[in-house]
Amino acid sequence: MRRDTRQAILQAARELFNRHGYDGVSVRDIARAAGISKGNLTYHFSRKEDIVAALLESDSAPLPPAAPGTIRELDTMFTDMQKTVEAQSYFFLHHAQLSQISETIFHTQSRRYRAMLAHLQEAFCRLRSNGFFRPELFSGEYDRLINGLYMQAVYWAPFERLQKSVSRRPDFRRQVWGTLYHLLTDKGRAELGQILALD
Amino acid sequence: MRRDTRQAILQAARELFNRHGYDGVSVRDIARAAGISKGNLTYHFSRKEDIVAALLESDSAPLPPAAPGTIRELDTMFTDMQKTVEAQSYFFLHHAQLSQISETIFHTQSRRYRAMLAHLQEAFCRLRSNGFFRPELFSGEYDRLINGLYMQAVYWAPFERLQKSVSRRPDFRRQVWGTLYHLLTDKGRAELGQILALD
DNA sequence: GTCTATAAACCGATAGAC
DNA sequence: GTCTATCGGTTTATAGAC
Repeated sequence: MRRDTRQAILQAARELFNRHGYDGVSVRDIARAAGISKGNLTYHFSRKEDIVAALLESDSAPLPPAAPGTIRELDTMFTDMQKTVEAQSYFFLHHAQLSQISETIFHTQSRRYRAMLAHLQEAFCRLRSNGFFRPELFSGEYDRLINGLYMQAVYWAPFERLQKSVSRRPDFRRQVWGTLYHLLTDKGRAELGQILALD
Repeated sequence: MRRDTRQAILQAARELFNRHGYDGVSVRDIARAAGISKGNLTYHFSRKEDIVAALLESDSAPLPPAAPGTIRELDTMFTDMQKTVEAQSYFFLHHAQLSQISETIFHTQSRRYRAMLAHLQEAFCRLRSNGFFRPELFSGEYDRLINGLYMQAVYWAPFERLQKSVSRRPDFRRQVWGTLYHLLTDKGRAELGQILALD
């Protein structure tokens, strides 16, 4: 009857994997959260790893065709990255765990990571030629920066949790723009000032 | 007879946890790696979480009393941070997993993290007043930077693994100095040039 | 201190009724 | 499609011999 049983399973699995990781969640847990029996879940996904594989497939949306070319577009992209990482933290935070399940999963992670890096590289290339960011001080400077950016996007949330007893409330956008500020041209700084003043 | 059974257990546990994480290692695995029976291990640590708690205690050495004040000392500190993270990756990489075991473990992590951050803050304060790094462009600029530095120190190794199919060999020291370069004064750049030329 | 043996619970996967 | 029942294996933790 319910054609959406499969979707209910995937949604329940995503939420549980996000919170407890692949090993921390049993097939029984997923069935209970989806409101179905374990036998029924097995009917849809015969093996546990089939669940996470289907989850990866449904969550691997292609990146937008054009990389950001303005400060505002880059700011939006940071927000989107942050949302994606939090909504699919099973994928980003537990990637060491996932890659040990199967080789296919590791390659999916690796492919997604390289696509994101290429996207960011194109973005900063455009932003430089549009006069928002200054030229490189040395060859590969922006590549270093992009590596650091990606790590902050992925690991900021758990890092934030680790320092939660610190009084000052951390914020991803402030963090990442704080590390980028020195690279902005006067034109870039003016536009960023406008954006940050709005919220 | 053997007074070092406890140490053998901790060492075996550290290595296995580093490789497979807390959930990925059973008490039987640890006993086998330590060359003793499971019952004997239970005699020394009645519960599995007691093992990781004892491991945390034995690995939580206090930081050196004085923070780095020269470029060379900072470079050495980066190398040491990297070594510590790799030797105790069970602690750094699986902290989300560990903090769900017990509240005590989470607080140990949080305390260690804050101690490291304070150490880095003192270091960059000294390095600025010694004329190796430029003053802040805005209040909190170096705090942002230190957050990013810490994340790179912790997550660089698994990140490196994720991009292993990329041709260029990544390197933590180059990565971190690449992100710091623009903050160095001429004096700082001269000293860094000397250090990097040596190896 | 170290061991073997085992209890009690949970795991993923399967079989078969409806 | 959905369910209950169960198999074979593994887990942590305990009991007791030496």
